[in-house]
Amino acid sequence: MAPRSRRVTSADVARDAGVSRATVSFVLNNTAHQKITDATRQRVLAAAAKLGYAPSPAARTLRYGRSDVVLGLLPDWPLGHAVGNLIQELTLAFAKRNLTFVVHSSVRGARSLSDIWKALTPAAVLAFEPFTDSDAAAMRSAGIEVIVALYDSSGLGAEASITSANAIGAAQARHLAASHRRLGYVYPDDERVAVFARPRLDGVRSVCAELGLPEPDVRTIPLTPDAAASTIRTWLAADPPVTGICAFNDEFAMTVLAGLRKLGLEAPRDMAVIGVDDSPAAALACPPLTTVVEDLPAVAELYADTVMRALDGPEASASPVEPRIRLEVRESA
Amino acid sequence: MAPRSRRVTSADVARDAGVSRATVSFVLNNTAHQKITDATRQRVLAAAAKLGYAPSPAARTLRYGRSDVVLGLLPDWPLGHAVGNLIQELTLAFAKRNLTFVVHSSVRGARSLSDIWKALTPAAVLAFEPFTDSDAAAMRSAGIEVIVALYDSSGLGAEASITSANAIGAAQARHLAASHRRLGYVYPDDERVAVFARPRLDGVRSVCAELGLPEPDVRTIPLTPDAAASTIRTWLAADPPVTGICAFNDEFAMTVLAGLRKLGLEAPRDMAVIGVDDSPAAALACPPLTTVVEDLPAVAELYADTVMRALDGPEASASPVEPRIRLEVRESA
DNA sequence: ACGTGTCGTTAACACGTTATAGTGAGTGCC
DNA sequence: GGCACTCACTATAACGTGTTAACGACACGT
Repeated sequence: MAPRSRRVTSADVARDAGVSRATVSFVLNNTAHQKITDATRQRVLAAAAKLGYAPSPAARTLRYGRSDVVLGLLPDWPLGHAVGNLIQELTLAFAKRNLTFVVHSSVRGARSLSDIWKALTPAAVLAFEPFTDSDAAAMRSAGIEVIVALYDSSGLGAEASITSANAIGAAQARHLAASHRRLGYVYPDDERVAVFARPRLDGVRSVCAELGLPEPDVRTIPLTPDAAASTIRTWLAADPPVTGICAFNDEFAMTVLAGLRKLGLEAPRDMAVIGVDDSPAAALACPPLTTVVEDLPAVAELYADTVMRALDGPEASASPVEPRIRLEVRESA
Repeated sequence: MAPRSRRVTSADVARDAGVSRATVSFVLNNTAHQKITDATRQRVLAAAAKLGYAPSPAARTLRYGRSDVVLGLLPDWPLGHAVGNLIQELTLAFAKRNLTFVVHSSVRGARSLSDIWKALTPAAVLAFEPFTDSDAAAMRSAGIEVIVALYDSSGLGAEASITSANAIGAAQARHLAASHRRLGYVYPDDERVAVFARPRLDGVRSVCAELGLPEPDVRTIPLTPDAAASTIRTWLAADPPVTGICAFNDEFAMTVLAGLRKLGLEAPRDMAVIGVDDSPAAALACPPLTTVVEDLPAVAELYADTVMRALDGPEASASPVEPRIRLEVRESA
């Protein structure tokens, strides 16, 4: 246990190598227009390695006025499998671009938003929900270059939003419409996920209109089999009966499956159900759940590119790439 | 769109308020032993608010030599519901202590470990897996004060490890032992989660020994119903048959349930299954899954306290608090 | 010998903050 | 008036980095 190990600075390396701090900096950063003798270069490199020198990111950030950190702001709703995967893909995508992606969960009751980015000096902030105007203004005046709100209806994230979220609902509806004349939608009972839920529902709606089907029957239910059962009864009693169900995600889809079992019914014979996310549990449900899954690596690349463009300069405009949607067809629909 | 908005510094505030930079600092930090006239204090506050001043965290960190950021290093295995919750609880726990908890997913192929903490100057690093000696040494020489490896078998995290992880397996075994004479264990097929799996299995083993039951029958299976089915056949054919199954987590437990369905068998009549995590899908499985769930807020508090103690000074020793384990009894066992 | 370059290196500054030492004005005391 | 002392504030030194301008040494051409 080192008592309170002092930091190794570039001055230490310089002293050890018998050169000045500037020379150390030139060597370690490979400054282009600076000639350094091979002998001293090796001496500096050896000293740095010996002492285990690592430049202070704080000093570096202070000097450059910008760090290479991209801060991802997670909303406070429960983080499932999908978000976990997206985080990993984003980390990978930003790493490819020499940026460090870091995530903060903005759970309610924790530090205020300003405290968070005040503690980090990120180069960019990436969020799932739109910022308030004052927050956005504050960030800009704090020198944070980019503010991208995913799934926001305005600003940089807009094009990304429309493509992916609507397409998910659309894919659900198209698959069900092949064999069902009336569709239902399970809307989440947590208003906080509306940023995702609304566009997905819109996708279902527009496909119904396009194919000449009646409006989808939208119900908001909690994650309990009993609630699902009573909703299912209503659906089947309608005229014409609602037999194809698009769920907001796999959890709500599995709730419908549980409701069906409770009523002694069976999917897809009595009612077809389709989810979103392809969570690990989806393949293990009974019956195995048909689900829609986004190409997360592609989505991550899209966001990373958007951030890079904004960092390099505001003049380059976005080139919206349609993220690919895949249908994992199992037995429930 | 501001072209490239310059940062607002304390010098700007000072100029606007007609005082020196030092005075601004005194006012904004409420320096105790410094008397400031109420008039000037208000003037400074007003100027800061007007200009939207936010101190530069980089400069602050450089000055203090330590930031208020705690970096959580996530392993590269798939992040499920449990990890998501733990992150939220940790964020909350650290926020209570005026620390900013931030997470980086160390996905394979991304930046190397050194690049990550080099980019952040965290006050402490919290990881699920033990560090290599060279990494640990490098961090210390970079001035990072605390390095806590959760679930590590040595060092600061040790006491936390034993308590929680072993207790989970023990709780599973105790519940099953009430009505089953021979237990089986579903070990994950992903070696990366061994840090969790091993202690849990140890908990099951020690309870079996304590109660005079034979050694648990450990099997490693992938997350496919077919694999589970063939393992189930072997278990039931054994003499005496293995009828109580502890699974590494809910997903593996649900795989066993799926295997049972495939064989036309039923839980808990033919075989009892118990999982870990109480993921949302557990309550929706058929039959609803009995599962062990940790008191995540308590665990988060424990870790936060450990970090705080290490930050305040290395002399204070740990006071291990046994995190509470709860059994969510449903129908599968 | 003397300007003219090039080469390798270094002194010095700036980034924005906090803390320590100090400064000038005012006040009380003898 | 001189001294001590508080008061409200300011000048300045770090923290560790990257970079610009300068500088000595040396070679070269005339």
